[in-house]
Amino acid sequence: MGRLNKAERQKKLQDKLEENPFLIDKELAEIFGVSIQTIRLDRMELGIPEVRKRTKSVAKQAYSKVKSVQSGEIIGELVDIELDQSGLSILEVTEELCLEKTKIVRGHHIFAQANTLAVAIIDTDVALTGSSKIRYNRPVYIGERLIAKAKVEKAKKNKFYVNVETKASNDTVFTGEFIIFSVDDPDKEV
Amino acid sequence: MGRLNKAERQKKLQDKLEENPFLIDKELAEIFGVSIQTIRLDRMELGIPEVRKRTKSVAKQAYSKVKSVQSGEIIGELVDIELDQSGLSILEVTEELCLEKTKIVRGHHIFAQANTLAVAIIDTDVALTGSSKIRYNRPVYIGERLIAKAKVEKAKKNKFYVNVETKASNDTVFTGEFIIFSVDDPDKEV
DNA sequence: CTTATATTAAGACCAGGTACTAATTTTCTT
DNA sequence: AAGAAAATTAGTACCTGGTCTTAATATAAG
Repeated sequence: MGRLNKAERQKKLQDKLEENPFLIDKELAEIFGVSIQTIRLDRMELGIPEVRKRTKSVAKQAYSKVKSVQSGEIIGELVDIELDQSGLSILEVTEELCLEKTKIVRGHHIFAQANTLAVAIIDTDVALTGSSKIRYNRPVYIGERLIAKAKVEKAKKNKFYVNVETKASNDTVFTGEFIIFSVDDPDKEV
Repeated sequence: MGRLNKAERQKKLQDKLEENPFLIDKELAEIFGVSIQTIRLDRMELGIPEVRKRTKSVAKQAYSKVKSVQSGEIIGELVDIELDQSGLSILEVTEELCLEKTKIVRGHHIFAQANTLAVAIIDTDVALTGSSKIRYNRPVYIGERLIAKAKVEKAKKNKFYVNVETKASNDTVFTGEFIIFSVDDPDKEV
């Protein structure tokens, strides 16, 4: 890397650390062919913390993100549920849910919200989606808020017919008819 | 926390660190009412590294996990694609994809794999799912390998009819008919 | 040539450890 | 109860990857 001036170096330094936050000052110094002190001055001026703080912050952020994917936060917040009858779920559209370039939400996230909601309103330990018929009406963009409303239309024994309608900015963007089977937990004595 | 014996303490130490890997030895010592040295001996015996290494490993793992969620790895690995014709995607079922108690994969993950595959085989910058008809045949359990096969049935202008069949252990567990719209990137000059 | 800016150096200090030695306390066994 | 074994605590030297401060150079600009 040919010797750069301060402004260029600091710009590249930021890029470099964004791409790999685990680099220590010594490594950065070698990359840019300057002394450790210079790197430290650069970090100061740019307000970039030391490697251990960067690592910790990555860990904490990513940790909670992964947890949120697992716990289902990323597939909508259940704001209102009447078991075996109806439910409401809200999902804020953030970058993570989008195709990179387009700012358009990936279809399966809209589906996931609806599916999760449909399953959640069925009052049983395990609810399985049997089949569903779905339709997307228009793309949903980053920053919109997806509001999914679910209603149980019919219920036959352990078979529930749930309709979900998802709106964004007052438009219906998704509709789905889910058939859900309730399977009571065999471990649980009745 | 009443004074525990070594075995109990070490057990709880592991739990504690699993739940919060960012605790330093001093904090652990206070939690268990023992000296720092004891905590360090415990960590040694249990093969638990120091807080900075733990943090880094959490950061790296979670980092790649988050990236994989975003990049689509978690919704299946595309192993073979013939653009505008067919494709194959493999998804190993891990705990993250399951309902906690049951070891059954959540429906929307199976859908996500199929949806992603269907979109991927369409040769365009942006492909949007218009609608789909899907069916789940049996639950899928942790440890199984989901193999999704997609085939373009019809193609009319920017409208593609894609069928996806997903198998696990030789059973067809999911079928879906997707209608996908291709939308060429307006930024891209033709 | 002189001044301002940028870079490098040097030293004291810090957190959160490792690695090792040794003393002290508790528990078990005979 | 005495002695051995196991568990706990203490203390010291050293490590990494820094911070914070002071000071000496190098380079560029007026």
